[in-house]
Amino acid sequence: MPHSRAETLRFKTITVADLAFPKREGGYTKGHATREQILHAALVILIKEGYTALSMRRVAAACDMKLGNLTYHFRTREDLVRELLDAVIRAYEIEFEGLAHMPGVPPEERLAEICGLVLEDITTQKTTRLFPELWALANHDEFVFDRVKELYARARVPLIEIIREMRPELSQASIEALAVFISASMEGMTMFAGSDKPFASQMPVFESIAIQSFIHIVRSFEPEIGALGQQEKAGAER
Amino acid sequence: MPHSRAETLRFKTITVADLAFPKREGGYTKGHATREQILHAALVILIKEGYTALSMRRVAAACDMKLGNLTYHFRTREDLVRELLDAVIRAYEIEFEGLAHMPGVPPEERLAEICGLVLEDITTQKTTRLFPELWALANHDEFVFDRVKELYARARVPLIEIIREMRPELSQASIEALAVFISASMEGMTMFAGSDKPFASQMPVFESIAIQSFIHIVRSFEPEIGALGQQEKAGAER
DNA sequence: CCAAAACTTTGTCATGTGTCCTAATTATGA
DNA sequence: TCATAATTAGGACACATGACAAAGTTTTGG
Repeated sequence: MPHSRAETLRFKTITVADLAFPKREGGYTKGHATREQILHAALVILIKEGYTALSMRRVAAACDMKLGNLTYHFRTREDLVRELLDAVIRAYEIEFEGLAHMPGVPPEERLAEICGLVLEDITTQKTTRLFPELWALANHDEFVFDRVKELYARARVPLIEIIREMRPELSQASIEALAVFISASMEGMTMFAGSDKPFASQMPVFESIAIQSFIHIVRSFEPEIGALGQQEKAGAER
Repeated sequence: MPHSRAETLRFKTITVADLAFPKREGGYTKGHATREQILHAALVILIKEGYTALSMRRVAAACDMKLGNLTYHFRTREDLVRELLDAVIRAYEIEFEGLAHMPGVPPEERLAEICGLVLEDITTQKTTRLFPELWALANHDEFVFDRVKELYARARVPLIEIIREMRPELSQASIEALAVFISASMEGMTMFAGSDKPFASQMPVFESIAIQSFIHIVRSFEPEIGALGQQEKAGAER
């Protein structure tokens, strides 16, 4: 019953901090405070009303602040958006950093634990609303594309460790492919079981399905010969 | 080897028509033609430059047309966007309509076939770019939310048929949950293996993983007692 | 305490946007 | 063919937006 055991393991409920601010050089403390206030207000607008509503004037108004002051802290709207997305993505990266370091716990349970945390996070309004915006922006903005790519690369690290522990004989390419598939499967739940989505109430069922499914595919996956990574058993070629 | 067999089965390559126009009443044929031209240009802008760039003037310019003419055919921008999204979603619905009617073919192979078609469609630029926009819009626009929900409901129909054939003893709730999970897993690949995405070249591997994984989870899934759908074996209660 | 630096306000500018209106032009059917 | 409806062009309006400049006000460190 790996699921119920995972339930007991979930000691640290993941609550991704809204924003992680990079350390800044000069300036008064008040300046730093207003910068954070601005970014927080911008995040709320992005989540509640969407990217289109994220205008300089709207952010300024949400901060009870004049437009000129906002442009003093963020010269252009692009600056604001970039720093906002960087800070919010950084917050997720930090959360996933010390995630799966659970020595002594069998890999299946660590995998179940990670899936539980990720899927629980997906049910939050912040994640449900923010990530589709990121995915859409990534299609037309190279900065967002790279930043999201980096985020998912970090999110795969614990998955890759677990998969390698379960299947040490697999090639790195196969392990990565499995990690990408697992990660993608969970991200896909956003549109179906995220906050206020049609199947939001059934996330526990999806979690159960996902964990059963992921554990089995990792245990049983056999790369097809000739399918991309033919260096599976050894590097006989070249 | 269900995969290679599925390859041979893939006789009809899915190429979702760009737009499916609802039948219109009066008007000259020229009017209909320009309406379609407008919607097609708007779709290209949405895909290539994103929702923000989808302005009335830009669409008019892309059609070599004056703004006044555009507003004659679509009085407001909201009208244009709604008809565009409706037409493009309708095109997907039509494509998935007569999809899995392959009598005599075992359900595993039909499932593999569907997964192959969906994942192949995800690799197209149109789908890769359009759907994240839809997901983002659905978070703030009830019309898009309902329309997308309807689309996915239709996309689940063939999956549900196949799953019920494989597991007739399962409750409708469990069958639906499995279908949602499978659908969500595939949609999630959009951000990772879609057009121009980091793992686009490895979609065949993901397809193999997905099919193996889905077939197994359908074959082996056992609902947890007390987990939402306790009417599994019969409706003893009430 | 008090200059200097940081912060905030106020006002302005050019541009892009959606919507509307009226006059030309074109296509259709009786 | 030709009057009528449908389509297109052209222009205008009010408004929102991002960016900027030049003053005030506040905070800080010496």
